Amino acid sequence: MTDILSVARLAGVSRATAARAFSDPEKVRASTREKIYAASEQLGFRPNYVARQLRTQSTRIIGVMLPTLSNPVFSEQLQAMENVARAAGYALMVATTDYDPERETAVLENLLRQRVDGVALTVADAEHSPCLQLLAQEALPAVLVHNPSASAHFITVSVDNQKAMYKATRHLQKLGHRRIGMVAGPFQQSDRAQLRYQGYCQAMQKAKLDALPLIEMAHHTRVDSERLQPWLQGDAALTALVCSNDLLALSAIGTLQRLGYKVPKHISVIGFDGIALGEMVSPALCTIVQPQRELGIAAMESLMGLIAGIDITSRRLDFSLRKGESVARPPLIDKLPGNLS
Amino acid sequence: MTDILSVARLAGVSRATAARAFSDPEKVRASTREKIYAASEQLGFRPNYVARQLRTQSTRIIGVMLPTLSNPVFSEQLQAMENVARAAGYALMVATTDYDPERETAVLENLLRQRVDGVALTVADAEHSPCLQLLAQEALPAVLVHNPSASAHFITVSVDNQKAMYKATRHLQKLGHRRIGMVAGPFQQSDRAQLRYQGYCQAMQKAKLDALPLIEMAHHTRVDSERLQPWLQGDAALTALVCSNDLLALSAIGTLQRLGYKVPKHISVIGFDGIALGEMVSPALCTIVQPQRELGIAAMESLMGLIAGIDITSRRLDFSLRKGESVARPPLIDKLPGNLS
DNA sequence: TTGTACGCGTTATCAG
DNA sequence: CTGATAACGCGTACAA
Repeated sequence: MTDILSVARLAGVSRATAARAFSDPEKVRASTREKIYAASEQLGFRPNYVARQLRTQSTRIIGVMLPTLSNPVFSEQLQAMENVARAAGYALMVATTDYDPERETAVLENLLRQRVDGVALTVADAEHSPCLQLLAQEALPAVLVHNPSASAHFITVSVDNQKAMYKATRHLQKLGHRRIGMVAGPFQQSDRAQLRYQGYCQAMQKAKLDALPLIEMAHHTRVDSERLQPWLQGDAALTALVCSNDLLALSAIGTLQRLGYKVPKHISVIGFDGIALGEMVSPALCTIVQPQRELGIAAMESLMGLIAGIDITSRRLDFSLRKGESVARPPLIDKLPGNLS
Repeated sequence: MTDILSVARLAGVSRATAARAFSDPEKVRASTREKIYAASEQLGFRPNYVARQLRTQSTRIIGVMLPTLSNPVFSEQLQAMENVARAAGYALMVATTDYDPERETAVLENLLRQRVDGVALTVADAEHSPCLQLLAQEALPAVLVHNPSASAHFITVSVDNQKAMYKATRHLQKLGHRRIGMVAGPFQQSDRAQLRYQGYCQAMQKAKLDALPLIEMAHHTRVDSERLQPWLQGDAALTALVCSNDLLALSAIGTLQRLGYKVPKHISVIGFDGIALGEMVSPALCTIVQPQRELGIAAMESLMGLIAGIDITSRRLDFSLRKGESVARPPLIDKLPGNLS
């Protein structure tokens, strides 16, 4: 591939002038600029960003680290981030971790070696993440997405997971549900799942109900029929399920229907995230809606602010409860508990 | 950030030796190697990939260009690609185009400037893609994913879209359906949608039935109720719908149910892609299953082969029909047409 | 406005 | 086994 020197020669100018024509066009007379562009065209010259990056000590690349792209929450967020990054002239380097702390550090290390200008990342568990300790030692602009801002060192963009799940659970209680269970994926792995469980517990306590142990699935996004069934039988059968994410909730609804339960007639199901698909299926999923695209946009804008040296603070975005069609009053005449506000 | 020269100085060796200790450890005596590692540790040295890239003329970065990440088909594929790339020591630079040809060329141009070692891309329409013309002029290793290999210049990894949709439509016909419609997103944009429509037409013709005009939606993944309704009424009301992708199919099912139609009792729906969610919902989606992860894996492996200089040919992967629960015999006593094999 | 000259951090080629 | 040195392609003081 031709380099800028050949272009300069063909245009009959010095290397410096040719370089300027690309990096700082104002600084060169229009007529010579045209000659340079023509020569460049003719030779099929294309600026070498690697060389530029080395010289300017800035890559205009942003590193993005995510648990997985198989969950629409993250791929939507990535899509939003990509849009604003590209519009601002940044490229994205993307890597996934599958909630594995070791992979998190490996990925981050790689991003650092690539000399990305900043990173936007979602870690499995911000409290015990070796990767964040690594990051804390570096001066690299960074924004955590989704993770609670427990570690006050980092800029975070998130919603209040605990409060959101509290609200979801209260919603069920107000409809008369008393035996409400929560299902989640591998629990210890995700700090968000933990916060959501706390929100659930808090709501149960508020209503003077027993917070049940978490119904833990092997997979983050799929319900195992066998693990669910015990909770559906007998006197203490659940009348409602809160799920730690929408994919789990949709999977739960499908599983329940296949087991012969009608949703929401026999059992109510509520999700968390607000993925687009939840609205399209029937029954439409009742869920906590996180502003996924806004999260991505806000994260990218904060990050670009940091890179520009602007003072940035953590942001907490609003969530909402979408009613959908997967929730109704409990089936049996379940006398309302005294203590509902 | 410290560079390798400082490490060398601290270790009391030359820059060359220090560099060797990292790139080719065998070539340096164990004792001095240890001194170098110690110095490196102490200074917090981290290899600068940008400099390495400039020197070696190889970035070990692969560019990935996709229409969107909002469709699980692409995000799953990306996830698979990321896994194999990372395992092989490649990083991924990702950009989306939203089916816009101009954005396609802009994105590709940027990837070229970044000097990626290869690209894996899915374009909206391979036949009329300025971006592919651009690519054809470069010597860059490239693999097209999903796109038909019409342009024989390129290595392609795909399934036979036409044949797949033919099979889906025949499946409906064999169950007794005669009035079958096909719904798709913005049609001209996607070469795959066009091939799928051809498959549908071919199947209708084979059964001596009228191929109906495409029912075109404004969005690639969402059904507009108003555009659908005219096809559901009167004597010629459709008894089955084939959809150009799964999101559209799920959306169609939701819409139909909300309009009071039962799926599959009143109307059958069949999708295309085989996204995971299709299996989880109820009724489970009947669909053509593309091996999404395999597509991603095969594409990446082919690309890495190309980069390594190995001879690679296009690959066509197998699809299958998943029966699901969203398809049944047509509701009315619809006399079977004579001509079903 | 244009040209000269240096450096960004590595790796590769040669000698020693 | 180790060291000196020249690239890689570009941006930018500084001088003209």
